[in-house]
Amino acid sequence: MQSVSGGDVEVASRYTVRSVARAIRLMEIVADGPPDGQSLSDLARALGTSKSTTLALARTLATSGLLRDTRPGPRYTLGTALIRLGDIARNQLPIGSLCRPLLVEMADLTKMTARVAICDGGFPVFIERVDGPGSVRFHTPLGQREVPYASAAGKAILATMSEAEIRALCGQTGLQARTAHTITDVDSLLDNLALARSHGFAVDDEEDAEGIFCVGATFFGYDGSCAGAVSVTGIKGDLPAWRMNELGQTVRRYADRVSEILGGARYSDRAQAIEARP
Amino acid sequence: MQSVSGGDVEVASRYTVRSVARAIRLMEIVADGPPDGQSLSDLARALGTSKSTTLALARTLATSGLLRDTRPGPRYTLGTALIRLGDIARNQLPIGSLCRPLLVEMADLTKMTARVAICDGGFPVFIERVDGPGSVRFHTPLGQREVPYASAAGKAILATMSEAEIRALCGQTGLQARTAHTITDVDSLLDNLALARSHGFAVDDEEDAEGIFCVGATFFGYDGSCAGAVSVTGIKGDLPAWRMNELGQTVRRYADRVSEILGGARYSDRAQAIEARP
DNA sequence: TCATACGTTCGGTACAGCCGAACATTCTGG
DNA sequence: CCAGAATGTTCGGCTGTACCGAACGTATGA
Repeated sequence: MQSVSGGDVEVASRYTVRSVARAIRLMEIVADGPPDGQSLSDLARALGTSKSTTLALARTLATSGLLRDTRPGPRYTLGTALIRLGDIARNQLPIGSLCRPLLVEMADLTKMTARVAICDGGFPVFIERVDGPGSVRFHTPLGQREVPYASAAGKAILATMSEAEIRALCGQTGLQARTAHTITDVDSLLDNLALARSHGFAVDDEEDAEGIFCVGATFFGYDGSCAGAVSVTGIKGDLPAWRMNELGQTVRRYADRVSEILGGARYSDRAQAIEARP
Repeated sequence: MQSVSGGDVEVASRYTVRSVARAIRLMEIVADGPPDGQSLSDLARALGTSKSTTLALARTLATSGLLRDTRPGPRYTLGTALIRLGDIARNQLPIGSLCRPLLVEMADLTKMTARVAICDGGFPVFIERVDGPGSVRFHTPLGQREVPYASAAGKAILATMSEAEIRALCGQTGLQARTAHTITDVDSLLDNLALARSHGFAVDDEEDAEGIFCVGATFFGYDGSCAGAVSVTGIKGDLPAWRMNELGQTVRRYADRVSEILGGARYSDRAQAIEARP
């Protein structure tokens, strides 16, 4: 039962259901595959099961609309039921529904793509995106754990953590270079984060993708913990450097408004505690 | 194997996988439940399975991020993996990714909420939504089959069909009154659709929700069939009546641009064929 | 304090899921 | 136009797993 990717695939603990796990893997395979779909045989190969089994799984998913049988044509793509579930999932995350109006405002004001991420164990997971006018040139997937060290939202979140926590997290993930500008050295990253702390916002200066920059700022939940971050994304050349600070303040202000809605403290009130970190 | 809701639940054809079908139902139950989640016992009751079985299913879904275990608290909500899958699903629908820039433009220009629906057997399924500035006051779910007769997108789609087809579809669904303005009589609906045909766009005048109006127009695929519709949604009082026609033309124009992108004919070129319907 | 709810673990068994083989069906290239 | 390969589909039968119920541990409220 080996897999191409050599992962931990098929970890059949007693307390999980194998066929369901397989069905989920099937959806992931379809999701990661080409946008125009894959044939049943392809799926069977990728999943490592017989065609008949794969067919049964795919059929079951398709009758609920989770998969879409685009016949004729390559075959299976993700179905519209997932659009529904994803939409509801975003509304079930309290932050998602609360933030949308603010994101719209922010995207409109800055003419950039505005996003919110929640903090998932130190990793940013973007859960909502609002494109600004003319700014739909990015590939900004939702719902994925992103790397913390190479995005504005991620670095804003990191900046609220202690040095020890930051080192631990970076130890886990490593600091992969994604562009020539990515910070790949922990000490440089810590310096960068100190700067972010003092400014109240973090900047990703082409560190995740060439030619793209982001500005992000954190917000806090009612319990005082870092709940997530808002950020805007744009093309480097579109913004003169001297406006960067102004943009940062804007993003900072929106993050504070999110904090207020969540019942958390504004950044400036938390600044002392955060600055005082070792 | 009876179920509380007495539906067609558990239609165990030989060629589908029972546990997977149950897991999907479980997600639907969580989706339709309260936004702050449900307990395991609740889910077991709703699903009609034992707690241990339900736990195994929920665990399997949770380890993949499809469900989220919000402990402490009521318990299960939909997970962020569904946000990811939903996002990818929208991109795998060719129309979704193609339309987003146009929707952003349309929302920005009209200051209203812009949406695209694909045509799924005569029913509109909204797959993308872009809120305009200040227009985030609506509850506009994505990914669901909506009723065709009480929405602008739905009526725009209906308007491309023959009288016989329309009557058949309305026979299936019936014409439920959703507000005092809903058209509940087939002949009135046909008159209304004739009007829409001649204008090139359809209007929902508080027929789906009190105080809300929509304007929608269809676009066509490369094969000449109706592929879906774009629409904008706003508050009735915000728009003076005399600007309705102008707004309709705007929406019509955007729909034509979608047609062009899809390689389909513009509405005006299809008008003859559509007008000539019995 | 007890009582009731909840979540979790575990054994045993019926049956559902799985595979492989065999059958249609469509595609490919000679 | 036909051979050959690849695809999607059906079916029989064995295996093993998904399921239930019972028992346990734990939180909540009277």
